[in-house]
Amino acid sequence: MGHWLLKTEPDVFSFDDLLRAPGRTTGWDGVRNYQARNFLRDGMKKGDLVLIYHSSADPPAVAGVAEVVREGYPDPSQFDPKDDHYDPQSAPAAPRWYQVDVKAVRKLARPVSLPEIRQTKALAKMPVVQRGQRLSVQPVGAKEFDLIVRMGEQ
DNA sequence: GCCAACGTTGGC
DNA sequence: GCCAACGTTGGC
Repeated sequence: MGHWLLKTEPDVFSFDDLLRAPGRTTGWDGVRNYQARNFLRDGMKKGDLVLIYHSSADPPAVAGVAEVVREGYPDPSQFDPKDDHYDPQSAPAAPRWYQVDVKAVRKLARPVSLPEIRQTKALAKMPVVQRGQRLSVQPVGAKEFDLIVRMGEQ
């Protein structure tokens, strides 16, 4: 089973928003980076577990756990001229951008903050703590995933 | 194909 | 608000 981290700005869409969404599920749309797109389209599998990470928050932190309930399919927002993520260069016959559906599993008892992750030796190699790392979809090691969840359940 | 300019991300 | 890091664009 795969493990991932998805970034979101909580002002735009938070883990609580995911909990309130119909079926506690949402399409993870709007990702416009090719490396992240490849993970969404090719890497993420049904049943994979996901850390939902709040970026541009104070402090930035992992807020909860979700799971992939639908594998990669074309992101509809790329075809909607009224959407902020509209991409006029993407043709429906050859979609450029993909999304998955994720469902909330549970909110952590407490958020696990970026400074805390940074201070934890076993987590220091995670992409999210690397300087200048902007990728909004990142693979996570199983041990790292479990440790963060354990920290968040204390 | 190179690379300067520009835009975006995201921590601080 | 600043700015480092990085990706994309476009002139040549």
